[in-house]
Amino acid sequence: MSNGVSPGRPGATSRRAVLDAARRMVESGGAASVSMRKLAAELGVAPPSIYRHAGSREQVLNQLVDELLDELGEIHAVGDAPAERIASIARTIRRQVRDHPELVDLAHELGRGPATSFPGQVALAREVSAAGLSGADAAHAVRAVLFLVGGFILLEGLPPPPTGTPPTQALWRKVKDDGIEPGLLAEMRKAPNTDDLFEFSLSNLLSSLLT
Amino acid sequence: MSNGVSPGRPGATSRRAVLDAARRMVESGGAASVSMRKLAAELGVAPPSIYRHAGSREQVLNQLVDELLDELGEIHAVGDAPAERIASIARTIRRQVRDHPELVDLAHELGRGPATSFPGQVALAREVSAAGLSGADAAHAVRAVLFLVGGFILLEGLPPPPTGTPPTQALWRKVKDDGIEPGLLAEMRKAPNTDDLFEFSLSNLLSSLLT
DNA sequence: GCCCTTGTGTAACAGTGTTCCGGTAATAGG
DNA sequence: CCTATTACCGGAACACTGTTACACAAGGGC
Repeated sequence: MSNGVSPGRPGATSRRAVLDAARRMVESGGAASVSMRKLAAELGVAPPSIYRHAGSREQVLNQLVDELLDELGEIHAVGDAPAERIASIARTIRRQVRDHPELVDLAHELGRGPATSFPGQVALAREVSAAGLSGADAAHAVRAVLFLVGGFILLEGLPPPPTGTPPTQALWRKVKDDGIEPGLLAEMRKAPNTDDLFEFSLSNLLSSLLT
Repeated sequence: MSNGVSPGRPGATSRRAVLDAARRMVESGGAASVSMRKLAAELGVAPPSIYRHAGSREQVLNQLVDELLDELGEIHAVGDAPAERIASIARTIRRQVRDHPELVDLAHELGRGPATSFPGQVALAREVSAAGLSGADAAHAVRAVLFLVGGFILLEGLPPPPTGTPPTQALWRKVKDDGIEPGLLAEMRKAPNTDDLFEFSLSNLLSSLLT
């Protein structure tokens, strides 16, 4: 052929249709529920067609991650004080991935968890610079916040323990108050309010980082 | 039978042999590399025998986790000042799971990541009590430290990104210094020293928590 | 000696990701 | 208008996975 346009049949399947179907499956049943055969069945197509249009399973999921990351939106710091502006970015990162639980599933299965938060890293670096920090200290501050946020994301997003293994709070019920303050013990036996805990941890870390 | 001892053949397989073989496989190739057929082949036995002696794959791995947790050893705080004692526990938790990378693999695949750190939680609660904190504030402090340590463990233990996707530092190379301090930018382009970063994050968090 | 519990292996079922290969249909060139 | 190229598609197969039903062999208790 002279030009590069398609000579053959237009094609019933397309990369878009594959990604849309994969997205629906991920949103409903998690990343593990996406199988090539089920994906093909959803499209009314035989499995090999997917490979022609969107590549292997790993490639399909990676393209889906890229798409979801594009849709995540930009991160803008709000507030006046440096600490508040940094905290607002940390909250936005946490909220963004919290609103898209399928993303953390996907990113984890594909082994590209850290890179997911890259736009947040840049925004964080900007605000840390504006706060007056510089050099290695500033980098440590950026990463300390990132690791804290990452810990919350990964530990919060963890699926609940399978039926049979008790949750952590149940284990605390058997602990004797052997040097542990009773009020603390009572508190550890309840499920934590992760929103409050996040704000608490973040403000404590930041207040020390910025002095 | 009158007593509970085995009436049948002594049996070439045993629960111990299964767990030992599973342990070797996990240590060499990770949790995902443990398949019932390979496990059976390693023991010179047919797959169904494993089910009789050690149960399903999930049960085998859970028993292995229990065994590894028992061997982890107790956690003792060292140091004089409260902050130093708390920090020593955080370091011990991180070091323990760092010395056993197979454990984080296993615990994650089995969905019982948080419960893994339970002995550390208790030790942490004791030292936070000794530091004078009590009630909800103390619980927040314990959990803030736990989430930070958990973030380091999970983010550090993550397998390197698959060939093809660049690491996070490479992404920083394309960032313009748009409001980011040059020294910070240069630092973000290098791989972080996670040991230093852990100490930095921990001491900052603790100094604020204990005032 | 018989029975019965226990251990074992073979085969199978229902899945998974992936690839090979033959057939089909539509378009480009003559 | 006819042919050849070319992309597309689907059935079947390969090599795996966890799990289970079933038949067979071997030892201890009576």
